[in-house]
Amino acid sequence: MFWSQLYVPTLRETPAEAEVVSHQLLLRAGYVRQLAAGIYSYLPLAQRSLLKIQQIIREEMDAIGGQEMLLPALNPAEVWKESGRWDVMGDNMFRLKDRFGRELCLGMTHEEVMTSLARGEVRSYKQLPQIWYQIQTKFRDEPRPKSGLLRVRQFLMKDSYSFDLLPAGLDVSYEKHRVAYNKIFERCGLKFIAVEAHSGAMGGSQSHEFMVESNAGEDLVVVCESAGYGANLEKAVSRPLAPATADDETPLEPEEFPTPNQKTIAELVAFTGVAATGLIKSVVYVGDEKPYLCLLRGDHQLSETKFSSATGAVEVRPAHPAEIQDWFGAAPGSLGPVGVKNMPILADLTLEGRHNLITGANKDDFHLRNVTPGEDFTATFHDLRQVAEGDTHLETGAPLKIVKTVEIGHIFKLGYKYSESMGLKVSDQDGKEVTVIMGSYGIGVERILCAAIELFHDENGMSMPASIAPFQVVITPASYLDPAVKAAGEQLYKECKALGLDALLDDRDERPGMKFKDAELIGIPYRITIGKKLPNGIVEVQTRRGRTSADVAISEAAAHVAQLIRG
RNA sequence: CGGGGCGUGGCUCAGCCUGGUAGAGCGCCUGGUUCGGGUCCAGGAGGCCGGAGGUUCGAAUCCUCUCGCCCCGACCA
Repeated sequence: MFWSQLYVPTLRETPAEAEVVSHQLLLRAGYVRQLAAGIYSYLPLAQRSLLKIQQIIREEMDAIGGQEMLLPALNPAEVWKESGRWDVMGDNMFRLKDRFGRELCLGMTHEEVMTSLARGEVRSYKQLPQIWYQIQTKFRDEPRPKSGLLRVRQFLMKDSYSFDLLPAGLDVSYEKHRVAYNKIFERCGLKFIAVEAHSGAMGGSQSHEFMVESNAGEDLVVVCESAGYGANLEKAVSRPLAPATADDETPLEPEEFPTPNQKTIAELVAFTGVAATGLIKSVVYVGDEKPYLCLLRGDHQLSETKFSSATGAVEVRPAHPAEIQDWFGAAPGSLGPVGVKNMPILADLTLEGRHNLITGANKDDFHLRNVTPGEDFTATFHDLRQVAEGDTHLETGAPLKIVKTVEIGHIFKLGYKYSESMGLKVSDQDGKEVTVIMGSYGIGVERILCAAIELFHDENGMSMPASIAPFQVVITPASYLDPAVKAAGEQLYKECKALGLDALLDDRDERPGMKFKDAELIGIPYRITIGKKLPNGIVEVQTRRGRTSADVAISEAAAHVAQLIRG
């Protein structure tokens, strides 16, 4: 490709609306333009990069026996009603009606359509297992699109679905995907981690997320490198910090004391002089419209996900202040478990075996001291708390890190959720009908591009991995007016193409400085500069990442770059 | 949906408070100049100031409504 024939509208200044680096650079480097909130047009550079990402995904999916299909993005309501997700998806689903008033939606994922397809086709266990996939546009009416291409309303997803006769088969399909995903993200040049995840509204038993560490990310992940542990914060477990001071274990009766206007844990710590670890935090949550009192150590936070698992509740929310007043006769800030009879009390495991703690008295502006779980109130103990900074690995005690990440892939063991509700069955060896077991597996295509930019950039622009850069090498004749330099550039371009390199020749009549700036901004991993040393048969090969360069004989230059790309 | 910010040429922004002929830099076009890190000089094109309504002799500027975008929160298979 000749640069003069490529539409690359680079911007000298960063557009005002862009906050995160990948968004700023995608705009500045002329990769994308915004049409509306969370809706983007992909210009030639982005499209080239995205096609390369998709090709890598295809190759690795095909390698595990995946079969590419393309399902409709426009879906009838019926299949979504069958699975129950027509209602579950709520406002996140784009809905429309056809001219006859029939309800339709734009697909936000394709479990329903895939299951519907499979139940019409697959009859026998002999046809299993199957792995079906597509790379397709998904639509989600995000409440708040943000961060450029990281959270959008229309995006490309590789989604695949496995169909197996038996759970052991699902394990195999899941493992195949896990391996394939590792290969895909490695080939895309990313640094990533695979972590245990919560399955959320997808349903199912086991799931892993593939995450790239980035400040632009929205997901918090707990990792322990030495123990090889990684989990989404909502799912992670840890060994907590020990209480700041040992409990006084003498048997004492609860004792009320005034705490005027002391509502938060921080205020109580300052007021009483007792460390947060000596307090019981009381949080009232509503699960499926039933109230629960949740108790945590003062320095801990409730994990809604764990609350949901402990209670089995699907719909979870904090109680409203008015409800709390009703149930406790006191306002939040003075709540506690002693004497509570009208709802289940769930206590975090860290409170088991503790003595003489401080908690609310269920009377405004009063707290109780000398409250001992198991003696002064009874509760069931569960893991309810979110992992906190400073916690250590549950088994090894090694330090844990909490990092911000971008999710680029997610794999789920769905189990029978969709096959059951939608009636996907096959005959087994004995001629009996058996419900098929499924998995589903997604990759956010644009997020790979964003993650690569977030991971690899400097003050001069992007520094794309060679495998997914829009071009692998740019040939930059310092002056296109010098006939010898021009001829050498065109010759070198041909040599690069002959070696199979995806090359770009900067044939523009621009000053060298401008060409260098542009090439670095758009992130081409290698640049061959033809200039001053051409009379000696020498050109310069620059590596974008780190901006190191080497003089190379012009006859060797193409091969040299090919060598660098192969690693 | 709650809170905050911003809409003025393609981009970055000034002008608004205190109403009176719409500005700068970059980019774009023409000519010249220069040619290894976003050259320099001269000339030029391009904006009904997001939209609607109101106040006023007169509105980018004041008032009301509305639309859009960004950020924080809620939310997030």
